[in-house]
Amino acid sequence: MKYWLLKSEPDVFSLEDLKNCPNQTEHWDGIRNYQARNLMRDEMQVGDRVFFYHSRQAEPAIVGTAKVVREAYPDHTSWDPTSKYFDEKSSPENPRWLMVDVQFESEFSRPVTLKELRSIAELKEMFLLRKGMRLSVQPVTEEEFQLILALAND
DNA sequence: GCCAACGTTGGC
DNA sequence: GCCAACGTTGGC
Repeated sequence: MKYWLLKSEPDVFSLEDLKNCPNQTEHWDGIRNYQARNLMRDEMQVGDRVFFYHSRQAEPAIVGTAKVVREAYPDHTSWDPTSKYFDEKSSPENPRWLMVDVQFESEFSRPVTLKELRSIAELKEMFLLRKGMRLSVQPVTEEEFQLILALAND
């Protein structure tokens, strides 16, 4: 099993929104970065666990967990001209972008903020904390995942 | 809202 | 195939 961190702007799509989806499941559309796409395509598997991260808010934070419930498949918003994620080079015959389905798993009793993560020596190497790291789909090690889960459940 | 850091595009 | 210009991300 692998572990991941998915970023989302809560104004656009929050953990609460995921929780309120039918079956508490939604497709993770709109990924338009090759590295992120390749991680979804090549590495993500059903059953993998995911941190749900809220970016671009006053206190960016991990707010809960989800799990992967469907492996990568074509992102239909990429050939929808009305979508803000439209890409004219993508089509149903030749899809350029992919998405996975994720299902709500848990909401932390408190958000674990970026600031707090930075203060923890064991997380120094965490992808999220590296300078200039903007990937919206990131691998997380099992150690990091368990450590942060424990923090959240204090 | 600013802007540094990064990824992509396209002219050459 | 280089790299300047441009667009986007995301912390602050």
